[in-house]
Amino acid sequence: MGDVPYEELPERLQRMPSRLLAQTAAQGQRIVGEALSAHDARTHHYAVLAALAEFGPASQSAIADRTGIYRSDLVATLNELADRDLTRRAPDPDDRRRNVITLTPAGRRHLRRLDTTLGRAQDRLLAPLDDRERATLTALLTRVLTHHTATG
Amino acid sequence: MGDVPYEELPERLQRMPSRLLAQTAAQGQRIVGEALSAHDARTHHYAVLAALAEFGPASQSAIADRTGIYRSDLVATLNELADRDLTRRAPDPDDRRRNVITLTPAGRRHLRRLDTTLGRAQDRLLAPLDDRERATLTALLTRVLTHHTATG
DNA sequence: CCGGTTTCGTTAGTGCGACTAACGCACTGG
DNA sequence: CCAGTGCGTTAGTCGCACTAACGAAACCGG
Repeated sequence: MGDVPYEELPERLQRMPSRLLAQTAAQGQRIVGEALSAHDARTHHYAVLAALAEFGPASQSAIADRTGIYRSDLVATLNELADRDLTRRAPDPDDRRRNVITLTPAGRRHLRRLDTTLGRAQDRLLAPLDDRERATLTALLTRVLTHHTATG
Repeated sequence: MGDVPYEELPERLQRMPSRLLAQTAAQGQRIVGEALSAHDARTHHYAVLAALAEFGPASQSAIADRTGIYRSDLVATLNELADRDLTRRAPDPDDRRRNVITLTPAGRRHLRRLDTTLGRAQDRLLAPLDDRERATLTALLTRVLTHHTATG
């Protein structure tokens, strides 16, 4: 990423919200990516584990809906998680089209580890903001996001 | 992207700032990308044109610094712009390692067109926020970003 | 109960932006 | 004059978002 004093950036680029978002998100992705790579994990892994922990065993399409991960991308993610015994994939007896994905104990432990490293990563990302500012930032982002995901 | 009511997303994912940023940025990228594609342009094209308009002719590495685009990616972008006569690339007589990139009149016109469509795109992206909220959002993002680009 | 439609998991492939490695050429400073 | 550094370029990786198409299973209406 550019490593030049930010003040030198052109005005209109500097102001443009989509660009601001993209670059800030990139920083976040970088910081989070580095944190997760220490555990050989990626954001999709965390998202799936978190969804399973919160909602219990689920089909792949349910996980896709809950995480925003595409069904097609989920296949590989689930393969990787299953290879490491963090989740298990079993056919659903009630609907043989479905797989039931469950979190293993190891998966639950892994999730806890990721939770703490991710917490620290968020902290590094938002370092310059105090708690109130962080709250308003997430609130504003949430509003923008819900607007676009609800009224697609 | 997920098209399920956002309320169903797991708590920790829903709150996580890096994720919020990533998803909101993705929405922005989608909206902006669609707007730009009407002009066969991408964000890099706009960034380069805007930087040239604001700072005047510059070397590729100067443009890279000012836009945050990697030197390596800039090559292709500049090829595409030059193919369409929006910019011109000439060797710098003072330093034969350098190219001097200049904006053509057509490039300037193109930039104006992109400016207006991008303005509209930003508006769609931030639709749910009023002017004050938009200002605080960009201010917060800018602070986070400067923090990470200054103290790389 | 049969036929059409929908759902589910899967494969394959695209697009885009961020980022690295390596190289050759040109400039700069000791 | 040689070492190191800066510049543009090529090539390639990685991660995420997203589309298309398909077989198998389930569901539904006539």
